[in-house]
Amino acid sequence: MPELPEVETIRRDLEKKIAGQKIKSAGILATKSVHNKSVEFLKFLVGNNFSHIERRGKLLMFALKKVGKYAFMLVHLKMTGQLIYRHKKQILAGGHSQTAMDTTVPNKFTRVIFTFSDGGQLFFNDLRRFGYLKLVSKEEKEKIVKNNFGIEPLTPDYTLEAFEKLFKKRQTNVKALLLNQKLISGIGNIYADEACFDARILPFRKVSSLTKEEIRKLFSVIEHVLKLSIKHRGTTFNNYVDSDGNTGSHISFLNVYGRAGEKCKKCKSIILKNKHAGRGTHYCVKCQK
DNA sequence: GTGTTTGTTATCAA
DNA sequence: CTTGATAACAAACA
Repeated sequence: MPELPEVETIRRDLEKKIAGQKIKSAGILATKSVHNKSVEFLKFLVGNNFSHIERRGKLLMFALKKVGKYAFMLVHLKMTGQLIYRHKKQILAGGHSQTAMDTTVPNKFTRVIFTFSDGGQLFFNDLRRFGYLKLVSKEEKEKIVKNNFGIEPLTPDYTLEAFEKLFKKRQTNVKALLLNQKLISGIGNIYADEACFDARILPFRKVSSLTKEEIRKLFSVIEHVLKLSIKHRGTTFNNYVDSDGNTGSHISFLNVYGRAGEKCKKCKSIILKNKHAGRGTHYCVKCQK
């Protein structure tokens, strides 16, 4: 479940490793994972290189050095996608890994492989095959960004004024608002629940019931929890690993997510879990109002 | 065999 | 057109 902090961790690390490296060869092991025709995808990328990597919400956008029909390779990890990089000497005889957390690559969940001129390799693994790689033109990329993403946290876009606007004339609940990428991007189930706990707000409250002060608090804790998680290199709950195949350590800082039935770290009440906005939702009924 | 896990989209309704 | 709620998707695990 890579969300903003996990995807940003991958972006930062991977950019250092592959920027400017010539793509010597590439292979598609699962055509479903590539949203272009295989031959065209491979033809356009081999001999090209990634100049830098951008991110919007949970979407990675690899900028291509040689621009033609296409200018970017979009990568969405969805629930179980991984991008693992290995230097030449790290590459072992793989292919026998039977679990998604065994980061020997390639393994049975490897869907796409890039090999660079220096011998390094990038592996796109995806157990559930929800994720994808897609070549798009500059215009398509801009259209996708414009149409699908709301306020981006950790950028100058993220202002209290813009955030407050989201709460005006809306009938939905707080959890659904936070998960809606078209309103605010990058937050998934883990950080939605954590942000609500940190702001002491029950996630199923109608957004219209929040006071100005509660909105302000939510605004500030979102920024805080995302930054803190990036510092911890993300949350590994199930499947997430960074581009070295290592887990993130933020899980031990989670207050509610994944802690149903356990004691609240603040007040010792039992953390509850119910379904809201179609997702498992964790909260402390004593700390959150 | 059943229920659960989630990011996103499709679909339907108001 | 906008908003919102829900199902669907995939695959593994308890």
